[in-house]
Amino acid sequence: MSWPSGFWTRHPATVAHDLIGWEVLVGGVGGRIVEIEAYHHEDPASHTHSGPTPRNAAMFGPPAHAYVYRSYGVHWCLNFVCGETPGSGLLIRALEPTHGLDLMAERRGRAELRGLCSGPGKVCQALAVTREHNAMPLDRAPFMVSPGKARGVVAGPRIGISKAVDVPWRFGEAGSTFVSRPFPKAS
DNA sequence: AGACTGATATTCT
DNA sequence: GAATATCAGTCTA
Repeated sequence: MSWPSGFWTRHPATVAHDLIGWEVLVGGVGGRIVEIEAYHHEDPASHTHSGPTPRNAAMFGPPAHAYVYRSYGVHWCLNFVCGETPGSGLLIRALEPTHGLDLMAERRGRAELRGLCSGPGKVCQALAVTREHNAMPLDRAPFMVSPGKARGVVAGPRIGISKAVDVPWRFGEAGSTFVSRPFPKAS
């Protein structure tokens, strides 16, 4: 597998936009990216805004690696490290399930496709992503990240934050029914 | 459908 | 002690 040269070393919002429609597999299980959020080092809403900590250390490591953290003490959330400078990354918020549907349904405890990966915590539960995956490279097993195509890309404000709420760095595939929440209607 | 609540790691004040 | 890049359950209507 190979990525376009310099793909990950650009502004996180640009990378997030381009990743919509790509395929993400962990241990052969996963689907197409239909929703992503970008977090920049100098963005007040980012975990990295106040510098490195034990938790966010992976975000200051090399691009094209994973950053996995515990959310609300309960869920895992999967991020891709990217950017021109250290400390930026992308939160994988939703997938359209394509591979390992039975396994995902079993891990999630429910079978409806629409609810399998429609949220960052759900994605990690369905793909069995945990702390063990933190700081792992995305170009080697168990990860597989391969280019794909989106029908169209829409953007909107990010979800669940209280700072920089108007920065439109949430990206999704136009018309997808697998997103965690609908995007603001265009026009 | 919408509002509220519990779970509870990590960071910041 | 308070807030948080969340989710599922349960209640009210």
